[in-house]
Amino acid sequence: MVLRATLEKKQDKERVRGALLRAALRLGAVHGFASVGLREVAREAGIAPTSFYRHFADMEELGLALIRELAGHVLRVLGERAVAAPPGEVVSVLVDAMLAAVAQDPELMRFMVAERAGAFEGFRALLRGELAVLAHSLHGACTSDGQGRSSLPAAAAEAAVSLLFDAAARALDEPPPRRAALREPLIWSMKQLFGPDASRAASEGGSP
Amino acid sequence: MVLRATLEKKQDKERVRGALLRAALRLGAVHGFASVGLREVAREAGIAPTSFYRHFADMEELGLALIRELAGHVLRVLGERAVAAPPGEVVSVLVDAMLAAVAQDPELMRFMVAERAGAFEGFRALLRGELAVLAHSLHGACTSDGQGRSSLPAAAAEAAVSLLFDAAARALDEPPPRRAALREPLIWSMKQLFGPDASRAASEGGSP
DNA sequence: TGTACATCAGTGAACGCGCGTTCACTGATGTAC
DNA sequence: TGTACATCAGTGAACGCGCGTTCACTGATGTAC
Repeated sequence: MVLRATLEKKQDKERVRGALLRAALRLGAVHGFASVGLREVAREAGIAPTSFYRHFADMEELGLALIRELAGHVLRVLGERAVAAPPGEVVSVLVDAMLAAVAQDPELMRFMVAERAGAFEGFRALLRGELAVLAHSLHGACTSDGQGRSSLPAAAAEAAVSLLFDAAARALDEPPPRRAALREPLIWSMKQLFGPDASRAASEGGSP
Repeated sequence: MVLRATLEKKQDKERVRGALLRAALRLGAVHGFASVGLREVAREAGIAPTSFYRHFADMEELGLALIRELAGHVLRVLGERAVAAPPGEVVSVLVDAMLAAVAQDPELMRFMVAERAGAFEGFRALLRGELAVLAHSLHGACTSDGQGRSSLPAAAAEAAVSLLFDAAARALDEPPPRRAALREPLIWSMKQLFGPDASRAASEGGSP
C-alpha cells in the first residue's frame, strides 16, 4: 500500500511531465517552439502556470528534454533499423522508417527539422550530435553492406542524413497521400552518395 | 528643387524600410525571427513603434519582404554564378559563392536556413519556390556541362541544393577559419549526386 | 504669383492583455523515533 | 503503535513589464486653381 502509493506518485509526476512535453510539441507545430510560452504550455497540459516549475526551470530546459528524450528515441530507432537492414536495402529501409516516423508523429518531426536549423544554439548543437550518431550507424551499415567495402567517406553518410531530414521537412508540408512520391527520388539521391557500386548492389532492393 | 525634394522623400522612406529589414535580420539572428517583436524592430531601426505601420502591416509581411527581396537576391546571384561557371566547375563555383554569402551576410543566411524549415508555412513555401529556381538553374548548368548530357534527373539538382544549404547552416555554426574545411566534402557529395561522369569531367576543376 | 487643400512619414499618449516569476499555502505521502 | 516532522506536486493571488494596436496630431511636401 505504502509502496504502491509512492509509485503512483512518481507515475503521476511522470505523466504530467509527459503532458508538458507533448503540449509543447503540439503548440510548437502550430506557431513555432520559440514563441511558445510557459503559461501556454501549462494551460494546454492542464496544470496551473506555477506548477510548470515543478518540472522544468524554463522552456529551454523543456526543449532540451524534448531533444534528449523524444527526438533521441526516434533517431536511435532509425539507427537500429539501418544497422539491422539486410545488405543492399539499408537506404530504402531507412527512408521507409523516416516516412513512418513522419506519419506517426508529425509534431515531433516538425520540431526536429525546425530546431535543427532554428534559433537556439543549444538545440542545434544537441540535435547535430544525435544526427551524427545516426550518420555513424548508417556509415557502418553501408560499409559492411554486400562485400566489405571500407573506403566510403564519412561525408557520404552525413550528406545522406542531411537528405533524409530535408525530405522529412518536405514530407511534412505535403498532404499524406502525396508523401509516397518523395520516396523514390530520395532513395535514388542517397544511393548516388554511396557511389556506383552501392547503387548497383542495392538495385536488387527494388526500384519503380 | 521640387523633384529633388520628392525624390529625397522616397529615398528616406526606402532607407527606413531597409533599416527595418536589417534590424529584423539582426535581432532574428540572436533569438529567432518568430520571437522578434514589432516594437523591438522599430527600436533597433531608430523609429517610433507606431511608425512601423507606415512600412509593413505586421512582422509576417516584413518577413515575406525579407524573403522576396534580400533572400531572393542572394539566390538569384547564386543561380547566375552557376550558369556562368565554366563546364566542370559548376559545383565548386556554386559552393564558393555560398561560402562567400555566408561570410558576407551571416544574418541573412541564418534567416534563410532557419525559415526554410521554420514555423511559418508562408515563409517555407516562398523559400521553397526560390530554392526550386536555383535548383533549376543548377540543373541547366550541369546538363549543358561538358558534352551535352541530358538524362540528369531533376532530383539530383534538388538534392544538391539541399546539401548546399545544409552546409550553409553548418558553416554558420563554425568559427570562420574552420569553415573552409566544409568545402571539399561538400563538393564531393554534390558531385556524387551528378553521377560518375560529372564527377570525372569535373575533377579537372581542382581538388585539395 | 499666391492660396487652399491633400498626402503621408513620423510621433507620443493611452489602452487592455498575456507574459514570466514570486510567494505563501494545501494536502498527500514518507521518515524518525 | 502513535506522534512529530520533512518532502514535494500543485495552487491562486499578485507583481511589474513589454507587447500590439488605436488615436489624434505635426510638419514637410505636392497639387489645383
